[in-house]
Amino acid sequence: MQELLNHITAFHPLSSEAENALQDCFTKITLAKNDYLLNEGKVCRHLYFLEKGALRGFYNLDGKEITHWFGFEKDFVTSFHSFITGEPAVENIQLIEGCTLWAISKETLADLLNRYHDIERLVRITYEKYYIRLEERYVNAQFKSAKERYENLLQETPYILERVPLGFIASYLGISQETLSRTRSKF
Amino acid sequence: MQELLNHITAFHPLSSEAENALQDCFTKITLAKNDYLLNEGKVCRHLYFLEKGALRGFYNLDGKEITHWFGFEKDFVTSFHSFITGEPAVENIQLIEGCTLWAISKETLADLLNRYHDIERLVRITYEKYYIRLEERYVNAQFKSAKERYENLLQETPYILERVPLGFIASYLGISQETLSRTRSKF
DNA sequence: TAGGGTTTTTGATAAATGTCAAAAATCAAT
DNA sequence: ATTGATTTTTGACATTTATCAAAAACCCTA
Repeated sequence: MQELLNHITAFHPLSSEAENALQDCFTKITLAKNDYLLNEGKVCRHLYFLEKGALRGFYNLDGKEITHWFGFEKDFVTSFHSFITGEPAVENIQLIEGCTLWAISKETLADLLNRYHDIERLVRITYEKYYIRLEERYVNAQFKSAKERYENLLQETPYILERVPLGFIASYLGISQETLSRTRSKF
Repeated sequence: MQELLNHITAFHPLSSEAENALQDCFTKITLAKNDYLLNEGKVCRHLYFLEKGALRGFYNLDGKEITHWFGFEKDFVTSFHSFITGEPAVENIQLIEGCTLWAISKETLADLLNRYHDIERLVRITYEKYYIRLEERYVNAQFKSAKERYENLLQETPYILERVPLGFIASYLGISQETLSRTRSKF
């Protein structure tokens, strides 16, 4: 829990009341490798803070699993589309390693947001951060070659390569596993 | 201005004080086709609401202009990365049609956010909407073929095809103009 | 409506990436 | 260490998309 508070207050200070309220609202969850945090078709009613471990979001397309994001330490994770709209999730969230997570339900969060302008601000700022991070990934995906995307990954987030099977990374980069293997061998 | 207020209050009601304050903080701007709202290298200090017209965000890559987003009526536009971080913009924003815009500076917005929890919420919710919209575009960009991306555009946002030159659309879709032309002729 | 510029299309070819199948390497559990 | 399963690499070939050049179509504006 201290991890969560440290992480949060590092980029936006909270009043001590808000901080206390926040603490009371998160529930600790521990899950094992390969467990699912979310199955497609279900509505994702929680937001999670990932304290320790690694996981992935993926969906099924023509019988293949397409991993489109990873979560690591200090990430907030959820199926944002489902969480925000209340519609069934298109994606699955599955653990790549055993994880320690802190969960908060949408209702509980809404209540916190009502009570504390502080926390509303925190969430707004978090969305800003996540927005520009996604924007960067978007430009990467759309306008760079497979080789460039791999190089970028190597440069920006090399830890992904160390902790995640190649197959997941290939689909994360939007290329076939074979192409990734060949690209990689040229370094 | 009424457009802006209608748009905003349609997805989140505001107290009348907040609404009044908001009105006072936006400045009307009118620009002509081909004018620039932002040049790369400059810090983007404003957020704009696009009341009427169309524009595009693009950056230069190896002497080519890569259009990566469009703005139309009722969109909030800015160089989000620059606006949020305060760093110089990598992109340009140029008008595709003459536009009517409402501008608010980052400082003025910050002040509004401090004074009205309401408005902070509004912004938070707007980021949520924009986040999931971008997420959808991301999945499209990364995991679909040129043909599929074109079909998707045809389906979801056909008005783009009617108002924007083909060259801009091609780079928006991440494909060459020739491929777009060929894809299109097969319908 | 004629001319000049711009945008779009078409053709030929090259480069990048995908697909399928099999071999090689790695890993995990005995 | 050995076996069996999983993951990664390699090879041959097909497909998609890019690139370059030129022709055709489409505006503007006088």
